[in-house]
Amino acid sequence: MAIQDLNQEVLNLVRKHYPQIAERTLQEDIAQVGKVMHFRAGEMIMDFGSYVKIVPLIIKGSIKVSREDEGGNELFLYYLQPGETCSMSFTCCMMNKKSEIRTVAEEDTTVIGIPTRYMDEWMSRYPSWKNFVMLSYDNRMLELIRTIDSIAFKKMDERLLDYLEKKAEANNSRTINATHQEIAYDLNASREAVSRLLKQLEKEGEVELGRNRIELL
Amino acid sequence: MAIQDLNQEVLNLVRKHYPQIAERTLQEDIAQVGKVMHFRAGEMIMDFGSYVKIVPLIIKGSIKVSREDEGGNELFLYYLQPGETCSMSFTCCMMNKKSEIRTVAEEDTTVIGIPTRYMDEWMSRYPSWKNFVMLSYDNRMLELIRTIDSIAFKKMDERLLDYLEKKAEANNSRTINATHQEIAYDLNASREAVSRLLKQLEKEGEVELGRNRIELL
DNA sequence: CACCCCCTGTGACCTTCATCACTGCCCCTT
DNA sequence: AAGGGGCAGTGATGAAGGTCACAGGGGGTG
Repeated sequence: MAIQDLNQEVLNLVRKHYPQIAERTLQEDIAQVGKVMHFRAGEMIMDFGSYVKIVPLIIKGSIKVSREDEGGNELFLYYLQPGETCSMSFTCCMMNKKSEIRTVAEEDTTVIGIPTRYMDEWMSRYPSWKNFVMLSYDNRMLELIRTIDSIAFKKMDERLLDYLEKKAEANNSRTINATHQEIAYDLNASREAVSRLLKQLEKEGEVELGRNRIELL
Repeated sequence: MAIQDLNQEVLNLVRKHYPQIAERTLQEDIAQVGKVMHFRAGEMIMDFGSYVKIVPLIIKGSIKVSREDEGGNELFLYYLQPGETCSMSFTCCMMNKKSEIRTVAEEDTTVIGIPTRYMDEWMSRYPSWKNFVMLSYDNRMLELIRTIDSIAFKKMDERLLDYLEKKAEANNSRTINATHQEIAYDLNASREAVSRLLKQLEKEGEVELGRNRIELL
């Protein structure tokens, strides 16, 4: 595929999925330096502790963002969807810091990867890029606060239901394919607790359970 | 006090406490529109659900930032110290949204209040303002993630110690003046649990307890 | 001084959830 | 068809921490 074709592809994707990126010259800059990248469902995009080299503009699919502490405890934070980007990338790259989070493709996912060195310049030059970045930060902060609410104030049954709803939304399907153990990791809970709570939800008619499968009703 | 004197006061404060705000014209802009504001220890600066009208540059003292959910559950998030600002303000104001947090003066506190309408323009015009804002966001995100770590992965005794350390730092004193009930609110715990854990810490020689007073050893 | 309010200490009990141990079953492989 | 590995269900037990009840003490106020 020739360079011009690739540029045109990126240009079209940006125009279609990021209408808020308004300046034509910015769109063209993105088409110049952005690369279309594909990740398979389950593929790790960036691990905790690694250095950030690109900022992803998500085009298709969804990305799961998790936190892991030194002891190996894991906790799901939020999903990134098409039209969104990873705020953690911005200053991670601006300051050349290690990532504090882990990102994994939830479905087969397509992103436009932008080398981090352009971020700063575009912030000053393009108002719509500045707004985009600021809005991203704000949305992520809000999402983190919602996560805190959930952990601090809610009990496991409610957290589990919230989690299932979000996962269903991220996968565009009321059927969730996951083992109880995987869910337990994401909620930082025990597998047995998740099993029991799911059973309870099934009795209440909220879900239907199968092997590797949860149906939201 | 004449206008010129006030401007000069703000100018001096900015230069002294915010060396990273480098552009002389930006310093002067801040001096033009910024107002020195004082808050007494314990005074509420902004409540949950109110609209944000100013962005505060903290000069002296410290500000406690908390979250409260619909049910009235409360949770301490972090302290803002001199040289810092409230990231939540930026887009709250840019989008005219209600505040998601509550801020209370921890000590007697002085800030420079900047009307929110200047934020956006300065972001584009002054690189050091843009960097300042981005760094603030990044620091706050990190602080929120640390808070999540704490709630999700740690037990109450460790959270309590962390809390006491932060409170001591915010007050520049190893002696903390607070009731067990107040601490319990901040940790979203019960007063009895806090009392028992403090007693335990006293037995271990970590603290010394008095009425309305905790001495960190 | 006497009173009273607020703060602290402590026991008893309960809920939530982690942990351990084991069973059974689905489904894949050989 | 037989075996086996991964997944789900379930009981027993215990730790952390919430809730309730109440006792005691310090310090300010009338």
